[in-house]
Amino acid sequence: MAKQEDVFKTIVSHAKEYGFVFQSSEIYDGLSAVYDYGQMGVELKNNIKRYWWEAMTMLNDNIVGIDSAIFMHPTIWKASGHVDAFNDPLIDNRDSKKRYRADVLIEDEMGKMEEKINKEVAKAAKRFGESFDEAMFRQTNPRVLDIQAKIDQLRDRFAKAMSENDLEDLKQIIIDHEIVCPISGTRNWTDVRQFNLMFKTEMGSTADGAMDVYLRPETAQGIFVNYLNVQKTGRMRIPFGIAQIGKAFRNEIVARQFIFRMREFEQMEMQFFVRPGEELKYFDFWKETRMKWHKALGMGDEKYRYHDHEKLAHYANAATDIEFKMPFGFKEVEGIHSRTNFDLGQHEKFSGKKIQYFDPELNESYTPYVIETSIGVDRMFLTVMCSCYEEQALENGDSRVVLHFPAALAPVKCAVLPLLKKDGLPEKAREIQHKLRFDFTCQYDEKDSIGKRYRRQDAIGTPYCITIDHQTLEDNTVTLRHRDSMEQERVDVDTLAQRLGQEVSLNNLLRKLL
RNA sequence: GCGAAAAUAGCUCAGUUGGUAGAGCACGACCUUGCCAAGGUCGGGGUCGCGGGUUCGAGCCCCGUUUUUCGCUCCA
Repeated sequence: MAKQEDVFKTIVSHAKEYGFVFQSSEIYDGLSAVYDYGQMGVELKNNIKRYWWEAMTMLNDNIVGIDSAIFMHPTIWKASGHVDAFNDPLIDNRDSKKRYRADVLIEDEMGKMEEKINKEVAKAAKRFGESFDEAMFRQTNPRVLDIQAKIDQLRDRFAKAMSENDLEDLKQIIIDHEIVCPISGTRNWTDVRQFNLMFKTEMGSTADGAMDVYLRPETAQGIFVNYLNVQKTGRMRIPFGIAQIGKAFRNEIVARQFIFRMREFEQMEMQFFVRPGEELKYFDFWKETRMKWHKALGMGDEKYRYHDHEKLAHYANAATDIEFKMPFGFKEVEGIHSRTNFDLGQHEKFSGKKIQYFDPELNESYTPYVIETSIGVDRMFLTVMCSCYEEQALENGDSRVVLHFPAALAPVKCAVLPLLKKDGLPEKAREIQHKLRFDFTCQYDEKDSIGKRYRRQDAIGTPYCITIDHQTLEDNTVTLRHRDSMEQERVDVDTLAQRLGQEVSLNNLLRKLL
């Protein structure tokens, strides 16, 4: 395991060294859990997105794409449950290092105080032969009355602090009532903090009373609120899907493991709308279809597995993850959820608009059920980096670092290299490069020895190197060097573009999906 | 968020009891070579993460802070 973590570190520094991923704001000491994609990274990421987008929208008659805004009406997040679900005041005990919900601690304390009263009252009831309620009603024991007064006071203060979101007073309550950690038994508390997973900002001039808006924590809601628009204008018939790629933002308490968990990240989501009762059939269909998409990349079938959820979210009636074997263990890359009609139903309720589909075959209207496939672009990027990275020992005792990207995903498809920096070879190489650049991302390099240049291309995963030598000037052929095998072959310049086109085309991947 | 460790050139690191900031690789120019990280000459590049403090003097000692890593914790 320690060894695998070293591998991960090596991959992270390789990613930086060759312009795949940089830390955000690095010259200002960086910004925690935010990363930028560099000149190589953006190409790889775009290719991953294109593979997904075309697999969804081009290979399926009944899936169309949209691109919704990051800002949305704040009520959407009330409807989706995001506002309420993540508003808990949290407090840590420094000794036990356990985290608690501050409101729960205080409620427990009130419960304990009530128990004390109940004990006293029960004792009195027994002594006077009364029922518990009678004893409670007639209670004059000053000790009991004192506790009761304290409870009432605490309840008021607690309710006020909660409604006013007064985190300082919540902590003060815990201090005043000498509430201890159930584990360590100490009162060594941190401040109370509120963790709302959503980033909040203001829209409009503050003078006019600005509206609180959130950066979306998922792209899904942008699809749900556009369901009617797309269904009507696209004359979509159920079952059909809407796909979207876009940024989402979550204010994670702990964000780590490089680009695996970031505060700003990108999702590729497809919501598939189906007839009620048919959702599990389509859940199984998409579970299988999505796994096929991953495996078509040829990075090793054994690196993938399903993880079925046993505990389901409030909106789901089936859920599974596709996990990928990262150097730090199997991790979720994609989630497939049967979301029922929860989201559309909530938006009907909160917007007051009818979000229904008239099914001509059934001759009835219903709120469609939804199967969601949701994949993290950045996590997908990481799986590709991790599974393609190899430090390879060569026969001659040397070693090289190769990124074995599927050719269609490679940031640079080919490098054009004059064997010598003289005798007209650079000019001929430029000529060839200018022809290829219309169809392929293409690098030109004449610096250093040819071997060194091959290694440089290996390190960024370029599948093909084209070397121009003296023979090229005579018979118009070049050396085509293959990244993985390091083998070379002689190819006519006129057939080069066609040949490369076959090898690096995204269609090679897409065809495997049908 | 808690705890621990780390931060010196693009990268990997050295830097003595506190006394003028270094190496290898990489990078740039030129020469030489010519199909898998060759050689030579010259050159550019560092307010030692940042802010305080102690000291005649701090890369080194002390405090704070930021970032990263690891372990907890958290993760519709």
